[in-house]
Amino acid sequence: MVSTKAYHHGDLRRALLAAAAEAIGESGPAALSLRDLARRVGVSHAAPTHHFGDKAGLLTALAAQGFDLLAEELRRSGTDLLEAGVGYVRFAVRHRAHFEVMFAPGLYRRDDPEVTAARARSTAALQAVIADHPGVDQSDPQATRLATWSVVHGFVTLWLSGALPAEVGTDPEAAARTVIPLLFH
Amino acid sequence: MVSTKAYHHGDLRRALLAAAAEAIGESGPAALSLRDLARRVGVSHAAPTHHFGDKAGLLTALAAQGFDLLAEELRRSGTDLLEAGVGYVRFAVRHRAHFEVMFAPGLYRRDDPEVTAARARSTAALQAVIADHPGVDQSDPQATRLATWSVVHGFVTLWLSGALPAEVGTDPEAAARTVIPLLFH
DNA sequence: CGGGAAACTTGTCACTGGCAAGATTGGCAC
DNA sequence: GTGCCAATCTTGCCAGTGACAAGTTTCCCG
Repeated sequence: MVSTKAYHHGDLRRALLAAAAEAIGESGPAALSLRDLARRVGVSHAAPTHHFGDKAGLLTALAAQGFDLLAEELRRSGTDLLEAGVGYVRFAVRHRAHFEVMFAPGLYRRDDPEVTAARARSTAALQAVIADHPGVDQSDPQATRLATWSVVHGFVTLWLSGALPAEVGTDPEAAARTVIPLLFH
Repeated sequence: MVSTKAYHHGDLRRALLAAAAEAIGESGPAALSLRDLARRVGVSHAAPTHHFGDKAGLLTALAAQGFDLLAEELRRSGTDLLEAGVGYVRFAVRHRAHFEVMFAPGLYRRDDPEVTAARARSTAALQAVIADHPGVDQSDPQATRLATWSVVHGFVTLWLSGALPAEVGTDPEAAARTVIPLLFH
C-alpha cells in the first residue's frame, strides 16, 4: 500500500478498476457511478476522468482486463474440453462483474484496440482447446467451436440472469458438467 | 390513433412501452431515459410514473411483455426442435430490446408476479417442444432441456453482443441451423 | 535546482429520476 | 342531467450524475 494521504494516489487506475468490479458485483453495471467509485477510493469526483476519459472508457478497460482473465483461466484449465467449459463457467461466476460488462454491448467501446487484442487472446485460447480435443466432430471445426462456446456461454448467462428453475441446483459448475457432455458422444 | 391533443392520452402505457423498445433498440438499455420516452410520446416528464411507478417498473413491464412474445413465437414454431431453436433466435434478433432486458438482472424486478407468470409461460412452451421431440436423449430430460436452451440462448447472446468472429456470417438464423443439430445425432 | 508535464482538485452546467402538489378529465351514482 | 370522486396528466422542485474547464499540487527529468 502506498502512502494513503499522498496527493498522487500512485495506483489509482488499478484501484478504480477494482472498485468498479466490486460496485458492479453489488448493484450491476447499470447502477455504476463514477462519483461513487471516486468516493470508495478516496479521491475527488473528477479524478477518474484523467485515467479513463469517461465512463465508457473505464468499462472498456474493465472489459479488456476481463478478456485477459478469461484467457488465463482457459489456459489454466488445460486441454480437456469439459474442463475448459467448466473453467469458462467458473470465470463467469467468480468474475461476474467483468463477465457482465464484456458481453454487454453499448456499455463500452467494442472496437477499442486493447479490448480487441484481449478478446482475440481469449478466443485463441478457446480455439486451442477445441482443436486439440479428440472425440469431437472435426468435420466442421467452426460449427463445433461455435456450438461449444454457445452451450457454455448460454448456460452461465442463464444462470447469472436467474432465469433457470430451482431444480438445476446451487452449484453452477456441477450443473455445467451434466450439460456440456451432451454435445459429444 | 386517439385525439392527439387530449389531456388523457388514452393509450399511454402501451405507447411508452413501444417507445422504450424503440429507444433501447437505438442506444441500449443503459442509456434509457424516462424523460426521453415522455418527450417521444409527447407527454410531461412525470407521466410515466403514474403507469409504472419508476424506471424499474417500466422495464419490468417490458420484460413481461417480452416473455409473452417469446412464448408466442415458440408456439408458432411448432413441435420441431430445430425450428423452435431458430424461432428463439428469431425472437431475440427481432425483439432485441425486449430480449436484452429480459435477461439483464438488476434492470427490473425479477420477482414481479406478472414477470414470473409470463416467464413460466415461455419456459412451459420451450419444455413442451423438447418433450415431444423424437430422437432426443430422453434419459435425462432436464439436462437435455437445459442444454438445448443453453446452446440457443448462448449463440444468440454472443451474436447480439458482437463477440462472434466475422466468419460466422451475417444471417443469425442460418448460422443457428448449423449449430443446433450438433446436439442431436 | 528549475521547469514542464502528469496527477489530482474545485467549480460549474445540463440532464436525470423521483417526489409533491395542483390541474384536468372521464365516468359512475343518484 | 348533475355532482362528485378517482384516475390521469402537469408543473415545480431536489439531490445525484457525467462531462468539461480551470486551477493546484507533485513528480521527474534535464
